[in-house]
Amino acid sequence: MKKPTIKDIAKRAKVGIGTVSRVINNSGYVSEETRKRIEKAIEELGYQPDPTARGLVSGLTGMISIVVPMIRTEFYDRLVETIDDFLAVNSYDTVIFPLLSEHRLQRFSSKGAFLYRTDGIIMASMPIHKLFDGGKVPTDRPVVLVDMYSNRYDCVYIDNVEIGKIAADVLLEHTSNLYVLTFIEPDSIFTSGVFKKRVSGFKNVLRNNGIKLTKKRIFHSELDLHYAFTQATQILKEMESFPAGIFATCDLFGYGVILAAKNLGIEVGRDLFVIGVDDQSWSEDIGLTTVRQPVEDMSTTASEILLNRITKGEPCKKAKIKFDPIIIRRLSA
Amino acid sequence: MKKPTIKDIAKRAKVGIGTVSRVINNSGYVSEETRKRIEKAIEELGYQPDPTARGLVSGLTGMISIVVPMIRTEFYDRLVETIDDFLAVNSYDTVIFPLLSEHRLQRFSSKGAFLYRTDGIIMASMPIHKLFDGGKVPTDRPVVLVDMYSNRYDCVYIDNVEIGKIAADVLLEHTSNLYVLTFIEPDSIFTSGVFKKRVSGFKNVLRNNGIKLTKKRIFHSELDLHYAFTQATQILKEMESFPAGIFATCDLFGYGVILAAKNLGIEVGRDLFVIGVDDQSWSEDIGLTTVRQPVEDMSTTASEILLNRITKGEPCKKAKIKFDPIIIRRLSA
DNA sequence: TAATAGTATGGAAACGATTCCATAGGGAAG
DNA sequence: CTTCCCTATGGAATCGTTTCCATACTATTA
Repeated sequence: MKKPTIKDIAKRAKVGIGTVSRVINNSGYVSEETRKRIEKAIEELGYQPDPTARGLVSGLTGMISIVVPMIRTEFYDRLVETIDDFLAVNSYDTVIFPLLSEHRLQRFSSKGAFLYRTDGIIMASMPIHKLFDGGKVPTDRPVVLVDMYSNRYDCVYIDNVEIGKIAADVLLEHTSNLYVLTFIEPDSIFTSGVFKKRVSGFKNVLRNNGIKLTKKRIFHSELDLHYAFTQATQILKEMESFPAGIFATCDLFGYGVILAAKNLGIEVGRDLFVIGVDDQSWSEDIGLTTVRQPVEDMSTTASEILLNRITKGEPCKKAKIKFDPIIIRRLSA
Repeated sequence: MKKPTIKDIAKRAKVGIGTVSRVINNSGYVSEETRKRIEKAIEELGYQPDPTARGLVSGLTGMISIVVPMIRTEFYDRLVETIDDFLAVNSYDTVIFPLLSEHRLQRFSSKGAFLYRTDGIIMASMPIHKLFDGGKVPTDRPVVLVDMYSNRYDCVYIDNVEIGKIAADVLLEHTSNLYVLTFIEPDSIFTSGVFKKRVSGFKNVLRNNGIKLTKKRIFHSELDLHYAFTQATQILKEMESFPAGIFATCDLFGYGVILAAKNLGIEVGRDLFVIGVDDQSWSEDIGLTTVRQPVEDMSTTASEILLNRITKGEPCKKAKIKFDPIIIRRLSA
């Protein structure tokens, strides 16, 4: 038995298809009596309008794409979940496109790509000027950027330089004997430069305070707790004096530092001050002071902007919304 | 200027729409000359067939859903990437549905849910008998299960009891002084029971060897390196004698054990033997012996089965394909 | 009473493809 | 020369909706 169509409903309720459509979409005039009869028929046959047919008429799909560089970090997990929840409330379905690896990029470069079949696109952390010809996403649909600045598109972002500045301010309250543990992003088209920016903001503040951060005080790690732990141990062993402070450019590194300190019997919060970035779910447990990015707020705002673009068209100029990072003070600094 | 349709192409190439359709789909008879003219028109107008309209006629979408409980673990990352790549080769687009949290489940329970709009569904690690009324996924589309057994659906799985057995066999080569570090899954509808099964397989082998694993030798941790490290330290401190072996029911816990051992100056591979489960990307670096699940093979097989169902209909009986876990020997055991 | 406005309904047209049937020319076979 | 098959093409019908126009009834107003 095939799925019932609007005609089946019309026949069963002894009305025209127009009337049924009016009931389904709650538009136009329908008498109470007729509405009841139609609703009953819909119920009985278990009718559900075919979204494909709807899409053909309206040109809309009721779907929105989220493009993220990867899916296995907490940052993107929170981002996706927030957007998904927000859009679900507005009866949109969310489709996630993780880039994952570079070879997948080609699928995003054609105008016909599946990604662009949706009513709108949210792109997170994507350096679009590097990824697309002429810095233009190949679609006419509205595009909103999260965690990335652009003067061409609506965007919602935070300034990573600012994050470094805040970290420096906090650590300077304790000591001017400072170190950095950061990550060197491999130079690919995905490179967003966030780590560099965080460090540069940090350096700026130090310079303004007459402190020079020598290269010897900047350490590097891979994005892996094991490496971070090893590198942190290295830093701690080379330290000339205490108290000291370490700016870990992400919480994972901060975790590594704390583990290494514990391992060497150095007391965090007295001899050693550490500050991370991100505020991961476990950061509180380990007492890590951190600079938090308001992911949820950014995500919600981006979703709102996108919905406006979709429903209201393109009247006003592109939004550029900057969010401020928030310092979360805990034991470590 | 609006998107060109098949009629625009027909007009420009001075042919009928039927001929254009034949060229696009490479079906039926078209003279070489006409084909060239049509292809030129398509090129010039940048025409691309509207998938919505196609879908209306064919009833197909060219999309396949993957449902995963979460997206931030390496296991699901690998699973999704493998399936996505495989299906892309077969010109299907993949749509990812992360369940993420329980409140989202309701979106999966209605037959009209977006998830079921696709040509087929792959569900990973979902205990469908608990999640859906009558243990039936509310759709008529083909469904294939990965990492979960079911007698109702095609499924591709591994036996987690087997994993525990293998771990026991390997550790027993070194010592019969054994411990377990595992996770207690919170009792929700998502509970898959994999950890329990792994431990039970482990216990079975010990019992057959006349060894009783007392409750005192089973430790629990949260799915977090920090907890694992703490718990592992606890185990190591309580140990009565060496050498000893620890079955960590996931690599993360194995990592915690190795870190704790290093921290206490216990030599892994001589005084302490550790075996994990999963073979994460970093497991090799830390020298962790582990039981690997053939995620990539399972994913590919599941995709193949699904494509067969979609194209060939439902003639044969449901596939039940069991994969074997593989022991990866490294330094730690 | 006639004109007007509001309410209620039916169904053709449109959306953009695929599929199928009708038609026609050309060459081979009888 | 006729018949038949193969190649080639055009376009109506179809998929399941929404939208819009035509129509009709009822109640209100002039």
